[in-house]
Amino acid sequence: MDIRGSRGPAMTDVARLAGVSHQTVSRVLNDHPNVKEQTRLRVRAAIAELGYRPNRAARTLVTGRSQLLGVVTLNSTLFGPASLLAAFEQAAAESGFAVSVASVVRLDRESVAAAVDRHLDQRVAGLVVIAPTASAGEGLAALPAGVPVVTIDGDPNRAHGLVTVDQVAGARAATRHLLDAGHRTVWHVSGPPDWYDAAGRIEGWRRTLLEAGAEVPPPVQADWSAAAGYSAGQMLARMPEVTAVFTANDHLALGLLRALYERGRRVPEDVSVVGFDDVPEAAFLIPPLTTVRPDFAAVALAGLDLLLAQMTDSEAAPGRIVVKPRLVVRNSVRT
Amino acid sequence: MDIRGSRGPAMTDVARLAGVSHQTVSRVLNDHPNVKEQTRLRVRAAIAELGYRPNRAARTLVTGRSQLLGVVTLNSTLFGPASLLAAFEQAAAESGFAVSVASVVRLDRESVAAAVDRHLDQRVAGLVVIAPTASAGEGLAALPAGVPVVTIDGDPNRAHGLVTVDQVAGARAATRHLLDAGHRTVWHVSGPPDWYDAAGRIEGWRRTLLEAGAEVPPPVQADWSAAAGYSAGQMLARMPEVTAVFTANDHLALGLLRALYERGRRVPEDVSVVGFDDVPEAAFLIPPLTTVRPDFAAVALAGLDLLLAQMTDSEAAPGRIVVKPRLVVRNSVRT
DNA sequence: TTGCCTCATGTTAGCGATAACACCGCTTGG
DNA sequence: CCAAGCGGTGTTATCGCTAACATGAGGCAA
Repeated sequence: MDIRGSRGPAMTDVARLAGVSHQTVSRVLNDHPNVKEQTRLRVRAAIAELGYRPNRAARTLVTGRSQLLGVVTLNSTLFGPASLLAAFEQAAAESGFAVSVASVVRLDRESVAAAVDRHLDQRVAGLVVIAPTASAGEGLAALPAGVPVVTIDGDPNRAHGLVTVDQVAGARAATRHLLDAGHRTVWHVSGPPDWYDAAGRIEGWRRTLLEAGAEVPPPVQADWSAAAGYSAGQMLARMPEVTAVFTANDHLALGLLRALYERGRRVPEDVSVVGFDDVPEAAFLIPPLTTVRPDFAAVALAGLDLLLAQMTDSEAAPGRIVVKPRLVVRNSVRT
Repeated sequence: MDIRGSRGPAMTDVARLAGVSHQTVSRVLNDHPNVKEQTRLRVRAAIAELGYRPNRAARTLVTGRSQLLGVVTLNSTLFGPASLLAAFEQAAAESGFAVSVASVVRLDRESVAAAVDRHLDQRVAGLVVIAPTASAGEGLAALPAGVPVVTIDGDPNRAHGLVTVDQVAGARAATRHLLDAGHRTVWHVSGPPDWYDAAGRIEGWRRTLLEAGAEVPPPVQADWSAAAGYSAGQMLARMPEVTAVFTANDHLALGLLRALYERGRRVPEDVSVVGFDDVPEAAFLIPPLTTVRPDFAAVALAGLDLLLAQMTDSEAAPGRIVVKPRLVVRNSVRT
C-alpha cells in the first residue's frame, strides 16, 4: 500500500495514477481555473484512492508562508486567557488555519520574547499575543518588521493591531449600576496593577465615582484569585460604611462573598457586589452574581479578522477594535 | 527577517559569511562531532551576525518529521481539559517541541477524526488526544500506523498509550470519607454518562457503598455545569433522607451548595458535600469544599514522556500510566 | 615509501511542493 | 489566410535543508 517507504504518497504518485503531470495535480488542489472538468475528476479520484494528503512543509518551503498561526498566551487557567484561546482556535480552524500555542509562565519581557521566537522558528504566518501587561508588550519590541501581529488585551493606547475589551466602559456600567441602586459610593477590589485590564477597570470605576460626585475610597489591591478576594473581603466586611463593592473579576467576588457571609453581612441586603467576566458559575453563587460580561468570542473573531487583513494586504494599516462588554444583572445588588 | 516576501538569510548566506560550505553550517547547527572548534565558532558568529534562524519547513521536508506535537482537545474552558492543555504545552516547550492545538466542539467520532486529520496534514511528530468519551476515542480508529499517539483521560481499559487519572480511586476516597463521617449512605450527582471520568466516578462511588453494605441510591445524572448541580440540588434538598452528596466535579458542587442554601439546608450540619477537581475556587465556597484533587501536571508530564518514548523507539510498547488523585479535606463534611 | 585510517570539510542529490514559462491545438479577427 | 489569443497541459527551476558520498590533508605502522 505504501508507495515510497513510510512517507506516504506524494504528488507525483497521484499524477502517475491519474495520467497527468504533478503540476496538474497541484492545480486541482489549489482550485486553479484552467483545468478540464474531466481531468479534475480523474485527479480527485486518484487523490482519494491513494489517500494522498499534501505535504505542508513542502508548500511552506516554496511559498515562504505556512498555514500556521501562533498564539502567545499566559499559561494558566485564568478564565479570560483560556476563553480567548479557545475561541481563537475555533475561529482560526474555520478559516483553515492551524494554531500553535506558545505559553508563558510569567508575563515578563524575556519570556514573551522567547515564546515569540519559538513561533518565528516555525515560520508562523501571523501572531496573536494575549499580552495583558506592559512587560509582556515589551516582548514584542524586537519583532522583525513584516510579521503580522495582533495584540489582544494589550495596551489600550496602542494605535493598531489591537483588539481589546472596553474595560473602562465595563467598570463604568458596574459602578453606575451600584450608584443607581442608591449606594453613596462604591469600593473596588482591583486586579494586579500591572494588568491593563485591572488598570482600565480601576479607571472606569474611579471616573464614574468622580463624575457622580461620590467619594473615591482607596482601591483594595488584589490579584485575580478567590483567595485574594477572600482576604479583601475579610477587611471590607469589618467596615460598616462599605455597602457596595465592585470586584475586578468574578473569582474575587466569590472569595469576597464568602468573607462577607462569614462576618454575617448579607448580600445584597447589607452589601451589594458586582463582578466582572461572567464565568459560567456566576449565576450560581450565593447570591447569583451581577457581573459584566465581555464577549470573548467576539474579541477572538475580531483578532483573527485583523490578522488576516494584515496577512493579505501588508500595506493595510491594521485596525484597532474595542469590544464593549455588557452588564448582566442578577441578585447581588440591592434594588 | 521577514516571514513572507523578502526571505531572510538562509544557510548558504551564513556559510558564505563564515567562509565554509552550507553543510558545515548544518553540522554546527546539529551539534555534529566532526567540526573543528575554530570553525564552529566562526559559524556561530556568522549566525549571530545575520540573525539567521533555520527554516523548519525545509528541515521537516527533508527529514520527514517536524518538531510539532499535536493536541486534540475539547474546545471549552472546562477545568480539566484546560489544565491538561496548559500543563502539556509547558512540558512540551521545555523539551523543545512546539504544540499545535486542534480543538473540537463536540466529542463525536467525525469531529475528532477531522481534528486528527488537520494535525496529520501538519505532519506532527506525535499526537495527544484528550478524549474523555468513547465516541471521541473512535475518532482515532482510522489513524495510520506509525504515528505516535497518547490518549489522555481516555478509555481506562486501553492497554497502551494511555495516561489517566484514577477516577475510581478518587471516587472511593470521597465516598469513604463521607461514610466514615457517619453517613448511612451517599448520594451522587454524576457527570455526562458518556464520559469515562463520569463513569469511573460512578463506579468508585457505587462499589464503595456496596462494600460498606450501604444502600445505593440512584445517581442523579447531570453534566459538568454549575447549572446542572443547581437543578440536582433543588431536587435533593427536598429529600430529608439525603445527608451526604458526592458530586462528580466542583462546579456541580457549587450549584448544589446554592440550592441547599436556598432551601435552608445547612452544609455541613444537615448535608455533607464532596466535590472533584479542586478548582482554585473550591477553598472559598460556602463552606470551603472538601474535594478530590487530580494532579493534572503529572498527567500531562506522563503523557509527554510516553509520547517521546514512542517517538524515539517505535518498537517500545507504549505504556499505561494511572495517576492517583488525593482527597483534600476542608469543611463541607460534618465531623 | 606505500597504504590506510581518521578527521574535517566539500559536493551532489534529493525531500515535495509552487512558479514561471513553454507548448500545442483551437478559435478569432482583420 | 495568417497572426494573435486562449485554454489546457507539461517541463524546468527553485525553496532551504539533510543524507550520503567524495575529497584531501595528516598520522602512523609495516
